[in-house]
Amino acid sequence: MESLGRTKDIATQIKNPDLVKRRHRQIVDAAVQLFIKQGFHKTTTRQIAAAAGFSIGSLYEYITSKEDILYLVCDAIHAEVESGVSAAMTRAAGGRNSLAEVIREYFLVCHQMSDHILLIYQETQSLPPQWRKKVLESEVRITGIFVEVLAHLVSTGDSPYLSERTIELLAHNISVLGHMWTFRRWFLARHYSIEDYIELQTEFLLGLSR
Amino acid sequence: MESLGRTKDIATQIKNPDLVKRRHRQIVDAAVQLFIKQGFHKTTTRQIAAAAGFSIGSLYEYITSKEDILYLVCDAIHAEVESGVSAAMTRAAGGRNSLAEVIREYFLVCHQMSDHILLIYQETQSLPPQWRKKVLESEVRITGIFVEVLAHLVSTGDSPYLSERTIELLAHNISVLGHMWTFRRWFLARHYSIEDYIELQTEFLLGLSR
DNA sequence: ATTATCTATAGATCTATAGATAATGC
DNA sequence: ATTATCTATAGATCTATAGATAATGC
Repeated sequence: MESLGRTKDIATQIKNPDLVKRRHRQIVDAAVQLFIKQGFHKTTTRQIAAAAGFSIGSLYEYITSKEDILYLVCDAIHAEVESGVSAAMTRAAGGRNSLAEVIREYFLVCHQMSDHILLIYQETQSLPPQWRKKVLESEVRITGIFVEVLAHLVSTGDSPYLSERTIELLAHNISVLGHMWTFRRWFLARHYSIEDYIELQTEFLLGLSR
Repeated sequence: MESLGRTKDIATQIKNPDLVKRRHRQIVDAAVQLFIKQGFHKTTTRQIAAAAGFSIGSLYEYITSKEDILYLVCDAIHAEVESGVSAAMTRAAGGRNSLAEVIREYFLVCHQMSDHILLIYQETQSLPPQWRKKVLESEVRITGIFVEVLAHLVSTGDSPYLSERTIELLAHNISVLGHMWTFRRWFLARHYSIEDYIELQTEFLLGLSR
């Protein structure tokens, strides 16, 4: 996973902003792996510092609490999902099959980032309120992309009329059925390949919109 | 929430099985509240003992590790969901609308047990492997109820033919869209009441099966 | 005698910081 | 001089158990 950490709002003692950005990226890259393997609470700040390649003292120059690290990690994961889906959307924009294409790309992103998405489901509640809020907003922003695609289809007549609330809910369903592959994969992968899964769920999701 | 703890497999020093059952129930009832409020890791065994009404020493006569408590809690939650859905199924059995009825009852159970279901999503990975496996099996068992309902509809001709794998996936979708109400409620409840949600999702889920 | 419960604490961490040291730029 | 990094540790927990005490039944 490429780390697209949009370093922001995290208090630090260090003056050089580029250095902060670089170190934050190191912290995220180290912490993601450890959190996936051990969970947030069982991972120690020392382990993170060691994996990132500097001392515990230095670590605390770039963050003020362990929860800061969790926020950096969640934010980086959402940034990557969002950029993947946005790219897919501009590529697919317009075509009659754009919905199916966007779903496909999104599900593939979920497939590749299974562990990361699972981590967000598990640890979001460990964030302090103000950051939990930001992480949940990212979730809404990603869902918003699907709202746009659906609204466009309806406006061009490529899909029959759907009310705003139906579109909204459908967009949430797309989001969550992508996530479902990550948190039920231990079961689903016994019966379906990711390609099977995409095909069946697309059929299902397109039921209402055509 | 009534605690239907099916006390089992937890090693204990105490001889009297009824006492063990009663104490386990006390432990579960105390721990559920604390875990929901603070999360598993931030809750201490002392808090659980105090809330259950006995000492930390006694607590450890009835369990061998803190993870035992988490397992008892997850198991009790699944037992309650399962019994709710089973009841709904026998009640609705047969009728042409049985699927809609079962979905409705299930979604209402999810609505009532939002916090509990959320807890399972967050903490299942904190369980030792053998118990995580049991908790995941409960998830499959609950999904299996929906498989039965769907298979029955197809067999009586009340629904057009659906392949076994389509039925299986549909059943998972029902499970997860119920859960979605719990983990996106912070957003969804702004736009939809639980009744709106049930109505729209039922329409959506019945798309393929009629 | 046996079973259940309690108090007190061993032993093991873990986060976060203070203060010392090294590196960089004027 | 200023900025970045490191070592060492304060201070605060937390799980799990050992050993003492109370309650129950023969």
